Amino acid sequence: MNTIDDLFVTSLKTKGYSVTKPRQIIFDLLDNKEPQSISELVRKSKSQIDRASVYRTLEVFEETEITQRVSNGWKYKVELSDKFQSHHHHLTCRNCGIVIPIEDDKLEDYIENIATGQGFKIVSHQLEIDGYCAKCSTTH
Amino acid sequence: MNTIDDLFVTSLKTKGYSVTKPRQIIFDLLDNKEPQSISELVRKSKSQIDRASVYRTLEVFEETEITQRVSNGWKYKVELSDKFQSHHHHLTCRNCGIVIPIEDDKLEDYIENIATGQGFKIVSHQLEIDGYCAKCSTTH
DNA sequence: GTGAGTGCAAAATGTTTGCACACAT
DNA sequence: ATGTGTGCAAACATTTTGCACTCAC
Repeated sequence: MNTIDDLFVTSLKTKGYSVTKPRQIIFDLLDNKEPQSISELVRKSKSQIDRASVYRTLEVFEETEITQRVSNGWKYKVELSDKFQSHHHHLTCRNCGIVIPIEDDKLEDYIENIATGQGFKIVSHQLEIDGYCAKCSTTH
Repeated sequence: MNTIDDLFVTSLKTKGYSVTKPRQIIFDLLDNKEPQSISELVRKSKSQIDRASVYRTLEVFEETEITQRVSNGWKYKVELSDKFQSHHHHLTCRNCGIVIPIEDDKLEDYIENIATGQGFKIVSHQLEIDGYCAKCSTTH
């Protein structure tokens, strides 16, 4: 068992949840992938998992901080949390939908400083940017 | 007619939309208020406007950049766009719920630069921070 | 063995669409 | 006058819930 799976199992167990087949399947669908919508996950697991269980699984994943939600236009998507991949934000193209992850330590520090300057202690933050990617911006 | 209403009318007309009663009502519901969910707007206007028209109105408002969407926890809400109030982000306290607006030009520039560095053209961006405010952070 | 987790079916909620009528320009 | 915008009703999509059965521990 590698570190990632280990972390997955530990995250569930320390909060008293069991490791089940549906939970593993959903986790695998999310591992190393772009943020996905719930309906995408429902569709991909349709033959193996009931819709309701997908919703219930994601609820558990959020509580155990296995996943986090990401804004995407009017909807949101789900991805593995910062425990499983390094902290980042996204640029989303309004035209072709491509998602470009961005990682920038200086930005993180800057955000942190703004908050501490107000005596505010950050638990989490989310930055979502949308517009047009290099390819699509020529036509918009 | 004051400047705000003027801007509202102009925003619609320049894109070829008419100013109608339902659109004015929804606009008034949003003016000078905290971000609201669609269902709140539907409920508040129930006696005067059909659900479908609320959705259609918000679609038009978005296209004409009268409103913008704000993620609020895991849901979305609608507020008047930066044309009607100065661009800002929020620090939200998980304990007492206080919302501290933040405005920081250097931050905005920094975000802009990250995007342009990737050839990305920003249409909008959203930064939501949550944690504990100065008062509440002593107890957490 | 036992309680947590699941599938299934149905309900509740949220969003979109077609169409005939009403209203803004 | 005319074409956009609206209400209404129905379709469609998404999310939640109750219940009996199953599986992880």
